[in-house]
Amino acid sequence: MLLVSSPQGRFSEGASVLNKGFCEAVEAFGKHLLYKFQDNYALHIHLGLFGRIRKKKLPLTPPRGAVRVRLVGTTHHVDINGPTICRVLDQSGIEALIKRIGPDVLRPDADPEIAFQKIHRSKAPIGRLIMDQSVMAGIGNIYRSEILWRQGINPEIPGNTITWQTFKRIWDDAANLLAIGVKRNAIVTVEDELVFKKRISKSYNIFGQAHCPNCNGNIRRFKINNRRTFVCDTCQPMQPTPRAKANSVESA
DNA sequence: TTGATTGTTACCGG
DNA sequence: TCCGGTAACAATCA
Repeated sequence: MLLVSSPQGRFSEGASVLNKGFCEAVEAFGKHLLYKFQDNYALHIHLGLFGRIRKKKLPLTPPRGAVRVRLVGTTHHVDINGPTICRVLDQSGIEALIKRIGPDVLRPDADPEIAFQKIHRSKAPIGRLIMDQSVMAGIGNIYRSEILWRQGINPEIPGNTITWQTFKRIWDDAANLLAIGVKRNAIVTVEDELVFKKRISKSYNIFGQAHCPNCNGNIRRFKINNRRTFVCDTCQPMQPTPRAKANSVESA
């Protein structure tokens, strides 16, 4: 596989060849992607809010938009548009990256205890903590509101009042939902949609909604981390009951 | 043309 | 040192 980059954001004759060799593996740590090449070098990609990866069959086609990187294989090529991070890391850079990211809910080697210890020591609201990628990795803004609603947990509850049992419900629900999201290439959090596996681009319970699907009460919207957050104060009380909602996802 | 947005980081003040 | 707020940046679409 040939790795070509275009720092100017325009893929043209000015593009430079960074590396020749086979991409041996692609690995994810939270929202960070590592395309691993020979000699322990990796292309580090973070798509941010707008980044996109497009895989196409050869022959090469003109780049669409501002292509930052093009990976060329024997049958396909991959264009990467608009990543927040786009750089080559050596082994020490890779280790530093992994070290600063919290346990990834999708990785079987992740240790949720590490995330819980950070949450347990923090006065910050749980809604902020579960989206802090250095605490735990994987949850984004939509999943934040959806998971906390599904588990009946108010996002404004301070981390240091969250019990291990409550935290574990968040962790397990996140792991289930994200795994389904990967499989279906869509953010799906509505229980019915999880059961009936029809093709769907998105399905939310309270994110962007006006009324709670459970109690039909008004959904309150506010900001955490300057990001939109949705909460049903009836179904997500500040004092969570041991099991406030029966929502749970069967392992897929 | 403007605004909004599935995200992250640097920087600054409390 | 920690925590929270703000700005900057990314690309695309309505």
